[in-house]
Amino acid sequence: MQSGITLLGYALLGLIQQKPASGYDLRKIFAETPMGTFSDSPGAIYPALLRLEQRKLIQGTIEAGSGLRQRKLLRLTVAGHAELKTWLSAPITQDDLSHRSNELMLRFAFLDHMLGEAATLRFLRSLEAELRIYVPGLQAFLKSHGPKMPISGRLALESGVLGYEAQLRWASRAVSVYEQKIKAK
Amino acid sequence: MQSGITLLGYALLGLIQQKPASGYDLRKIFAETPMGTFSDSPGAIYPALLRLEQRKLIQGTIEAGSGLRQRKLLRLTVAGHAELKTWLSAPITQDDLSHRSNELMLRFAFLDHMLGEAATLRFLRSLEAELRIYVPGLQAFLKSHGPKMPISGRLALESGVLGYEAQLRWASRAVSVYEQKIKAK
DNA sequence: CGATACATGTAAGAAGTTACATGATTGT
DNA sequence: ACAATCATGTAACTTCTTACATGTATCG
Repeated sequence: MQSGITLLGYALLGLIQQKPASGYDLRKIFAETPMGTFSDSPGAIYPALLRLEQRKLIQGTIEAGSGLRQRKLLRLTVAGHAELKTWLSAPITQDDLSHRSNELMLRFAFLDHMLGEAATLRFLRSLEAELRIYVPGLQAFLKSHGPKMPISGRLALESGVLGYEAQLRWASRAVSVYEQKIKAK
Repeated sequence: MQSGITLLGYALLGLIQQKPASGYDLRKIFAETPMGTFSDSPGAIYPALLRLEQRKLIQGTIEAGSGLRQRKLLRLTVAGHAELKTWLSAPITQDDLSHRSNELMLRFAFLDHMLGEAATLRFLRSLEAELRIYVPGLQAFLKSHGPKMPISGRLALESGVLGYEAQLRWASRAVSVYEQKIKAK
């Protein structure tokens, strides 16, 4: 993360971009949806929002609302938009696959709304291509190291491989969904 | 983690239990195997080992070896064994499934060697049972919220659901592998 | 009137990241 | 001689966790 923004930061940025929100709104999203394994604790979210505000990636305006307690509605700044776009546009690496697959899915979830269908399709094709390199590597590791591993270790590894295989099938299907969508126009 | 031991700590404990090892050995395991998404940085591992040693869960003996630089071989203490066993024996919760599935797989990988096949089978059956509750919940969420979600958000969620479905199929198969193993005796 | 949901934050401490420091041994 | 591998650690910084603090509005 050479930009100095954590994954939580990008998650917040992406959600705010989809729809301006308060810290409380964002907390609820993390608490109530099965997506993302982000913390819903105020001790993580409010400081993260403060950092984004200090970097001028988001800006809060206090809603003079319906008499409720003050509520700060957060919006992306121009710089925030740019930062999010840069993050979404980064090429997919093997290292992303092995260590940051949740980050990849988070990027995907925001891509369509932010950069459009063509960019999303490019992302999915690239993801599929990288998985087609990565998965056989895992399978080969399993084949060569498996026999000398204890059975439970081998099974645990197999579980991981099956997960990536499922992701590959998903990516292929998602590619065709987007191809259809684009062709339909 | 009310025991005050992090997941990295348990990973180290489990690996040391399988085979006494040095910090360097452990680093290499994290760096070279696709299992576990643990840091291979000395700045994470050595302090973690120090904490385990301070809690008297592991004990290091300097190997008067082949002339190489001093190498501290780490072994579990009796208390370390007990701690690992407690961790491995904890019941599986829905929260484990949604927020700590990597911890569950790590536990599984160590279970057989530490507690034997019968305990491993119990774990797998429990995992399968919890997944049979969890997966339909995810599917229901997808069905009810999916239609009002943007396509990419829905697909991202589907990817997660597919991953859990794959894990459920894996768990069922692993159960039968262990049933066979036990019956064969 | 009490519980719950709304709403935003802070403080202390634990743990991880990155980068640096140190030094021995082995192979070329 | 030099690079790579073995081997263990520390320091500064960032971030997250847990727990606390504070206060309003609504519902039964």
